[in-house]
Amino acid sequence: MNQQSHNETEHHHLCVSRVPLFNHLTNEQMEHVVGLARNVSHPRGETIYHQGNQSEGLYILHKGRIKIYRLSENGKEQLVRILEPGDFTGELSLFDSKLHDAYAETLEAVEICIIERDQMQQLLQKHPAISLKMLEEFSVRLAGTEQRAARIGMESAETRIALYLADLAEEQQALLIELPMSRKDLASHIGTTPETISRKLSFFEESGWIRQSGMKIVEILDLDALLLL
Amino acid sequence: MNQQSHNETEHHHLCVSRVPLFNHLTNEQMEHVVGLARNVSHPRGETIYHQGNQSEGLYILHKGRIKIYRLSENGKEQLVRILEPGDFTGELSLFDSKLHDAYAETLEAVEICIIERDQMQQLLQKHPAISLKMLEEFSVRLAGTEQRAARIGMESAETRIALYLADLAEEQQALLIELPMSRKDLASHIGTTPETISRKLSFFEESGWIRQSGMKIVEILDLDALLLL
DNA sequence: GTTGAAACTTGATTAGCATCAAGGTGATTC
DNA sequence: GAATCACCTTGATGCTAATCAAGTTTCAAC
Repeated sequence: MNQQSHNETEHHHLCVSRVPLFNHLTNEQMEHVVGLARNVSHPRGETIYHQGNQSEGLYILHKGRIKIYRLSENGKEQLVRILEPGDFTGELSLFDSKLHDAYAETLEAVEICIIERDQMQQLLQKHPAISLKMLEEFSVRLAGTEQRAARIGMESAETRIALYLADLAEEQQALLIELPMSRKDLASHIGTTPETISRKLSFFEESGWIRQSGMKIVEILDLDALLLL
Repeated sequence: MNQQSHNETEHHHLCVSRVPLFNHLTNEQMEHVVGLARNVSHPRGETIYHQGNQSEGLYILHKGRIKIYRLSENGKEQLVRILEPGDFTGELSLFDSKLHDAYAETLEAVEICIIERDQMQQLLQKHPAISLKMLEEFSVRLAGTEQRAARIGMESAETRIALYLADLAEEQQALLIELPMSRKDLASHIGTTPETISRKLSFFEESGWIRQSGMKIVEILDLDALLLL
């Protein structure tokens, strides 16, 4: 499964030079980090780690996309987030339990680097700037997750879907947006079902607030209407 | 509102020496941190900061309890967490937007210390150990929030309440547990209403799985039954 | 202690949405 | 390019839990 590719050394560099966590370091420091990283590729649709697994360390993505999801007590899947190139994961088990608290599955063929727990801990000790970057990343993620929890708990499915579209528009700085995931994944992310997403999007379209093209493209025609649901 | 009490210098020490974030420092280092902290007290039922406010820095609680809550888009309140002595808050605005993304309201008379944003940033630069502690705290909190979001989205209200009781039992290492908040706050925390909490707890009691004494005390009689909802 | 205001409980009603089911569309694989 | 599979849409039904309302208990302040 894990196709090690130690021959392609240049890939190691991408994991460091392209990634916000490290790209502020001096060349010398980057070289050191590069030396610690182990390169791994995975084909599409593969599970990189399982909930409950021992963590291998910090996973840094530099090509492809990965979805992180949890299994709830009764076995239902919830999508936590999607990693884009430059993002990292596995951080919780760096500090906390050593055990992964979620699943990571590739959405496309991916290339990642892994830095082992102990070595990452040393890096954080030596380079406070890395810690600060990571704290920043955590604080953004925490704020986002808290907001998501609040929305799932307090808003109707309809409103959640509308707000999700609005968020995407803001993120992509456009009114013609591309949904980054399937209905199924989106449903599990915002706490509803694929059927409800389908219906509500149809309803938004009938109301003249959006226009759907294909399955992933949505054009927002009346953002205000969506926001006052 | 902010009753400054610069005369009670000994309180500053408690904010540092008692708090996990700092209690691993040498005496000398602690003295330095103490010098940066500003002491503030608030009576019960007061709002320490508002969503959207400029952040004053990091707030460290050393006496009393504080609830952190958000207001969702349509104005409903969701309780994010409750701070106990030794906990800190305001950290998101340290790194992210400088603006608070939640409200902080005292549940009892509290005493807190505030360390300003810039000085806290310097501390984190100088003492990687503090950063690591904070990263650890963040990772625990992030995992907890993700789990909460997943539960609210995927489990029934009944299951959520049962799981909450189980979590409390684990946390308090006892089957005779004390609910740390009102029905209203609990409801907003787990994404339901006070009425539903009332009904479900009654149902659990009728089923012989718990026993309620007063409004805050719950004795768990059959944990397994609760967990297989 | 008394009083007033929250907080809580219980009941009746209803709306929103999950679920189940079946048919259609699109995409990946050989 | 055909076949297969997963994904998506639309419909019918039922249930969970929100809402509204009225009565009760608890708590806090004076």
